[in-house]
Amino acid sequence: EIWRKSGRYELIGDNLFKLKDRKGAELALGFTGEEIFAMLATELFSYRDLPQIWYQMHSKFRDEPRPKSGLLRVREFTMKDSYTLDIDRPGLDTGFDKHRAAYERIFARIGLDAVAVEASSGAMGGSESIEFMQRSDAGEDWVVTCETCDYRANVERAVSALPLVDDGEPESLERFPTPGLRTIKSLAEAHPDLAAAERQIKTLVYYVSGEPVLILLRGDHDLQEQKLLDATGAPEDAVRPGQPDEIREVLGADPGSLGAVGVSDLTVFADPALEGRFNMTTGANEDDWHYRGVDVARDIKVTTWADLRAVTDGEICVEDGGTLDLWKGIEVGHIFKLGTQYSETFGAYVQDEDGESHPIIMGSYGIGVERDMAAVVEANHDENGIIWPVSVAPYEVVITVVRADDDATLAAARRLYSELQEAAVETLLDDRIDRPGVKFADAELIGIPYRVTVGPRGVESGTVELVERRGLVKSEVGIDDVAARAIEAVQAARSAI
RNA sequence: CGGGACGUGGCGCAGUUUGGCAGCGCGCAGCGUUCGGGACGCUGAGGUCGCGGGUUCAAAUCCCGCCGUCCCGACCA
Repeated sequence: EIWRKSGRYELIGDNLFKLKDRKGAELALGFTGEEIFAMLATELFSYRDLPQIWYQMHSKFRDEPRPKSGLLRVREFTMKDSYTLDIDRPGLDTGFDKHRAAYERIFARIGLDAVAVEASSGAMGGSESIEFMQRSDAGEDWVVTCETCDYRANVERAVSALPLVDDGEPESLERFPTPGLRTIKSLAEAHPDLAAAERQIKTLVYYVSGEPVLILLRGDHDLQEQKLLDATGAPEDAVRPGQPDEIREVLGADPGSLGAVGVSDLTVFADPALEGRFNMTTGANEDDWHYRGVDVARDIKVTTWADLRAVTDGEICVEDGGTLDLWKGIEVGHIFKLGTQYSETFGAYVQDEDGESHPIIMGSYGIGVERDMAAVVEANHDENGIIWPVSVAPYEVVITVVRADDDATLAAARRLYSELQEAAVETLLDDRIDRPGVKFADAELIGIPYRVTVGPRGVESGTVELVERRGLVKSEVGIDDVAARAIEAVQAARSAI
């Protein structure tokens, strides 16, 4: 019921995890907590109660179409989510900035170098959002960053500058035959003088909430679907490309000969890269025919201008003219300025000092715990396995006993184990009776940050080996000093950031 | 939903094309040697070949149906 009330039952679509109980009542598992926290916030009545920051670590459920990549994308996960409640925009900004700073610190502490990027708010709604992205080939998002300034954005939102295209002299609109030329590339190759890709208009047919619309892009550009979603405000599963037979019905031609010249009965979205352009080429809505000399302003009836194109690697930064770098990242956190949409629908209002009622201004802030753990591993490993940062290591030190069947050696190892435990250093004692190579390899695979190797040879000479997992840096240490050395190293790492 | 692959001892796989004793590596058990970077020898245990039906003298193998898993696309913390 609450999901219907907020409108997200439809907006989220099939990703909302729905079930029916024995009475046939519809239930939905928690997707996120905006609705619930807005409901809880109805218990607040006075501006004196604000600001508030509420948080939880809790299971979230999403009926993902395709869970994959280990822990990166699953249908049940733990989210650290928090919500800010404020009386005014500056309060929201403060809470938002606090979260941004706190989250950046969290990511640094757990061994990530996540960068904050502008993002699309998607089904969360609200005015502004920032994603934290960890660079990784295992990632599922594309991000652009400027090499020379601090412009950073998800491709779902990223913009870039384009060099001007020389359209030559304006000419009149003219149909011309283009037999067999059904792709931008083939048309450009057949008519290099007038139909280079950047001088063509690409026409796509999409269905938005069941209605066909046209999408116009420059010939060498690709559609960024999230931008279309944002431009239309439609739920994500209400937007899809048209099927070939639908396209023929709508425009009278097959893909490859489509255009918007003379189309007046359809909504036409056009990308700003086409604004003011003339002397262009586009399909004539009859197979094997195109128009040339197209003047966008004169010949095409554009309903809505909207940034729709996907930015590509190496384009020009709109901020400082620098070069944009396109890379893959894991979304390790996402924070939103929600505004008042949830408080208004759920009735969370407070009175100000003049007795006037105002909807609470909300923000929401999420970190995916298991996904972040996976990202930490992606960012901290080598050919031998995981390298856990001390801050998140399941154990901080592993004592590898060489010859665990030797009494004196085992006794020395156990003494060391107790010493470390007493100093609150989480320690693993590997006293399995196995070959040393096996135990070294296991310790490295599971990534314990420090290893102390205790063996009969060393016990006799009064030394052990202390190995740092990162870089496998080894040092000989006196058996009486090693506990202090290890404790010092662990404590230094814990308080490093 | 669209496209593709796979299901055989605990794990990873071969065998399926062309039907004919169910195999290999790792792991496991016993004995011996070895022992500070993933040891070796000998002996041994362990399998309804995903499920159901069919064809055949004979099915892991061919046919039909079902179930499950994984991968590639649209989605998100």
